[in-house]
Amino acid sequence: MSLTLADAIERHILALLEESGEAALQRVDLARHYDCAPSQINYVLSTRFSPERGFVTVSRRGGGGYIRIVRSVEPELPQMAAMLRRSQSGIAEAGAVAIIARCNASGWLGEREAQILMSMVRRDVLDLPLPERDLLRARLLAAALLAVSQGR
Amino acid sequence: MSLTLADAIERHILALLEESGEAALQRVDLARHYDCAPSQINYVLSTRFSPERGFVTVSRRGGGGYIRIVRSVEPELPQMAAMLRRSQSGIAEAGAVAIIARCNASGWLGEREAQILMSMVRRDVLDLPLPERDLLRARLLAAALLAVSQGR
DNA sequence: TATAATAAGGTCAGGGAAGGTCAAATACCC
DNA sequence: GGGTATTTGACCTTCCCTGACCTTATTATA
Repeated sequence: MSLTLADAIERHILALLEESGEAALQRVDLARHYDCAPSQINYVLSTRFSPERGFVTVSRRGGGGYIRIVRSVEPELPQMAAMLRRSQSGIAEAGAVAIIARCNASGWLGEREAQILMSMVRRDVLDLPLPERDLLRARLLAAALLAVSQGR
Repeated sequence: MSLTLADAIERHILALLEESGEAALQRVDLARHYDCAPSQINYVLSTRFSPERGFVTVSRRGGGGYIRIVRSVEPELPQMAAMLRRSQSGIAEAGAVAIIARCNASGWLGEREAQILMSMVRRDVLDLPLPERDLLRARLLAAALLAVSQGR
């Protein structure tokens, strides 16, 4: 309902990715197809196909330019957990959300699991003064990722 | 008999829910229809369609924004979450483990989800002095259960 | 071989379109 | 009269979309 232009373009690109594992496109063509400004394509790419969401995009300008989008390689869970545990300054909420989303995108975490974790690392849930809060968040996330990686 | 505006809007939304199992609306439209301030809709949502009352609402801002209301699949979970949040003394590790196990047994939490939560509420992960540790554990568990109840 | 023209894609600020929050005012009910 | 419930309005945050301007690559031309 009330599909926005951005949503439509997102689906378009996702469909291309399903088909062949990669989406190759010309920015102007896609923009013309949806009758919008070319920069709209960039908006969709940066909001929906960011590295945090598990995508990598490469492009070239000039004559014969193009944009290519592929899914990025899965992160290694135990390594991420180890990194989090070593981190001296912990991790901010935005960073945690990015990691969780990333793990979800690559199949390590289910939709529900990701949803649960996101709700738990929130600022207002942890509710501690700042050096400790980020540290705690890192410990929590590390524990969760470790549990996931061992649970199979 | 005094049917307040809030009551009327509540019935309106309930009727939508009866019809199709979900109420999807635009806040401004509904407000215009009842000739009231848009924030009145939020008032109705927070007083009559809260998680404790067994409803889940999701919304999006910006162009193409919307509000969607559905009945919660597990009305018990928000109750437990509310209980935990109200608890003045928090919850000990053993208590949390018991709750998680029970949720797992009743099918509200999957095996993996239970494992993850257990690993997160551990004493050595939370690592805080004692009044705060139990309080934090309660907040974490409450957040998790609420997230589950809003599962998608 | 420089240089100019052309053909891409990139960036960023800004306007508009939603919904969210909160405190103050008002109305209702003992 | 006091307490609770309702209602509003001012202000905020998020999301979408565009247009002006910039950078880079290729191609044509002097």
